[in-house]
Amino acid sequence: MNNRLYAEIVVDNRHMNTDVLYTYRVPSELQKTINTGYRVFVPFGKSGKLLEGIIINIKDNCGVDDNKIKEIHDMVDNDRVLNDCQIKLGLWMKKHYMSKYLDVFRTMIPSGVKGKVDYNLTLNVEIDYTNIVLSSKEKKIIDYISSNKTVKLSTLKKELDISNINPAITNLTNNFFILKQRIEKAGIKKITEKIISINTNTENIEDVLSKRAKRQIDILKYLKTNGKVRQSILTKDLNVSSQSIKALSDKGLINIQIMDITRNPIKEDYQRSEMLKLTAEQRVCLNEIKESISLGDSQSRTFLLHGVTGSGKTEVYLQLIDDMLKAKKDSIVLVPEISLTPQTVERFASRFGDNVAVIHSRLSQGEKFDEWRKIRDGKVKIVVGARSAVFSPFKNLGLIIIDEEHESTYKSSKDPKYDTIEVAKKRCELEDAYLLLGSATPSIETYYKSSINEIKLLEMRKRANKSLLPKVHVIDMKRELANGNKSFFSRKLYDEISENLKRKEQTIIFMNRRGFSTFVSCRSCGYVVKCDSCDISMTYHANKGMLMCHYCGKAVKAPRICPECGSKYIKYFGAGTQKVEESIKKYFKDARVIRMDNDTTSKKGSHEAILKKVKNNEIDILIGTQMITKGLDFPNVTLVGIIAADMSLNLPDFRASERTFQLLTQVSGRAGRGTRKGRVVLQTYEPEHYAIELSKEHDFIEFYNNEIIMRREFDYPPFKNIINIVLRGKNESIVKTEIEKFKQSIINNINSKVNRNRYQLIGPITAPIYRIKGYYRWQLILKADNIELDNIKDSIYEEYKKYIKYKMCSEILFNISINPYTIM
DNA sequence: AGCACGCCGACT
DNA sequence: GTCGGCGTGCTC
Repeated sequence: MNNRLYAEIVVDNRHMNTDVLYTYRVPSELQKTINTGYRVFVPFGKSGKLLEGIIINIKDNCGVDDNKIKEIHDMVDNDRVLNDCQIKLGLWMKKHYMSKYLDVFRTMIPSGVKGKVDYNLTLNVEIDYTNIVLSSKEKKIIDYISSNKTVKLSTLKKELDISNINPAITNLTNNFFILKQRIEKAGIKKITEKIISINTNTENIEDVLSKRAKRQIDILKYLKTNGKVRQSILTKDLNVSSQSIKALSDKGLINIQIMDITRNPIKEDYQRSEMLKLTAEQRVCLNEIKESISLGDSQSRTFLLHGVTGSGKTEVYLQLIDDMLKAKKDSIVLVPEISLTPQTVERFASRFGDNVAVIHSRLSQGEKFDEWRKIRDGKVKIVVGARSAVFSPFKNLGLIIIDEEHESTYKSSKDPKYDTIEVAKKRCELEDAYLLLGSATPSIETYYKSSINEIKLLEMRKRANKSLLPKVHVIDMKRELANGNKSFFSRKLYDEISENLKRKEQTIIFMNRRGFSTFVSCRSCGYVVKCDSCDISMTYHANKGMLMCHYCGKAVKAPRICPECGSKYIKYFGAGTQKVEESIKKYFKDARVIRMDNDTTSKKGSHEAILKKVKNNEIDILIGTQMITKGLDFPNVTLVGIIAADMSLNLPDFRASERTFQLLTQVSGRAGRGTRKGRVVLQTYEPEHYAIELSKEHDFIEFYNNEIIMRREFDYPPFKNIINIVLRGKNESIVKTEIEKFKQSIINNINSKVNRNRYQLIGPITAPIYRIKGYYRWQLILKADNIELDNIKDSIYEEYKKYIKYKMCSEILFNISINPYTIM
């Protein structure tokens, strides 16, 4: 008797109640081929409707009541979509980020690789419909089909909108009144092309063809000298039609092969670049990493390369990847989405050519699919990509590099809300690979880990081309106001811009828009209202005239006069890039000015076009937001002006200082990258704030030392984990009562597992962005150390599942995240 | 979520 | 009587 096989399957049904592995019997004809990571069609639910599923586990005992079990219907495709390591990683992610199986595995597979099962319905021509008795539902169905000839089952259901329609359809198909045929999945198509080759040894081509077949003779001659050719190239080169080719093929004089071709998003043929000579610092760092890797040191798998802007981190990456290639290992390079420009890709493609695949959100589905296949099938060894490229299905991974590791894009805001660094670390553990994080301004969490030797720290303090870091002038805008200057620009910045225009050097004006508007500050003394128990700026609620703390819920009345200096210039903040552009144009009439922000770059390619103009010196002054902070390397930019440097300092978020410091350091780094020394004019209302003062000195370490004290004091990461639970709904009183109930239920659950002083639960309080699209948002904030974190997460997830099950509540939506980048 | 089942009122 | 509306609970 042959053993029965069972498969545990994630079914494509994205609901909390179906977020379990379902067991199916493997039919005997599939037992040989089937494996984990394959997609299959399975009957699901009472109707036995076919759904897509992914096999997660295979076992030979069933473990479930055997007569409940159904059989796998069919395989979806011939290749695995997930390998074993990915499945392991996914299972870890599900637990770690409290997300659904389906969400986790779907993020690993390119979006084009999924589709719903559907059917074509037609009438049976052999039936005389006038003679049969039909129910009213059945009649409607028949009428609809007959007026449309063929109808997709899904469109029929949508168009007719008859409740409980399925029994009627089943009845009709069982009696062959209508015919049902499954549609092959209309997913991403592979592109194929015909490859033409010659199939005759004749010396004299003219002998085998009529003299009138001039085109055909041309083709054969061409093939004789060029060998195998793509049909598209052949028709273009010789200007012949496919008719001539067909004629030749009919005569048996040529062969036509169909070949799969893959789309290639790396359009340009880059000139090959050679390895650069390393500076002493680069060499030390590179060697240290290489040494750990060659020792197979599994204790220190993670490195932090902390190098100032322009210190040449990329060259270290390139040479490490080269080493990996020599060892026949694959490498993944992760870059923030906005830095994934053609210039970035070029740096890798010019060194490693065809070995590089690129993955980012602007690729078409087809391109993404093809890049993914290239990786899975081992056709490339290097991937350069945004966040999700961490899941690249390499089989022999050696190295993951995360550049600009402090960037917020590495935290996913969609389910699963994963942290790319954590996922990469886990993946390296599972696949015996190494992780390299790089940044000029590492995140506090990462740097802390290096201070306790969880991560190996490597430092580069000098710029690779020996240019100096720019000189930063901090301008106190309070004093400017006191001196009667009410404009955006300080005297100093105005003078420096004029100077730069005279010298024909370029200027970047950076407008810090992050954290616009909602905090209250005094323009006379710089005082910002903060919560005294959270050290977080309070948020202004215009409708109530109140200031609120979104960490603890405390509310105070908005002051009319500044409690610090008594001035009446206390109000909330606001300005925009257009305003800045207008006044620049007013003051500097002859300057060539361009603005780069969300408004001016929404069109595809406009981003590149603007940068090109700057590069070609067609622009004197570039005004921009966050967008211009990263990676721009223009040697003729010698001046950077920063308007409202402290705006992001006052976000209601414990990472506000960190973000501001990072931002200022990155922007300043744009100045003076060529031979001339750069200048930065940094305008602020809080010149004494440590994030401002220390960015002036380019002193990350001192900033860290300040910041880490605050983090410890107020129980923020890296000392405590934060779990943020946001409930939202259209009816605020329901949201309020439900979040209170939910709070009680998680407290009860947690306390049954964990000592109640091991965690801290704050709330319910309103979220900083209190209302989005008509949804009122309330939140709970839970702080816990690592020791009981897993237990606490389990409790929350259990209660969440229970809540969804029993409440049938479509009125309340949940959002749960672990250590989010921001709590808004 | 989807879907079927089952219990009720409305209507041929 | 039966058709269709909506509440309830399950899905390997």
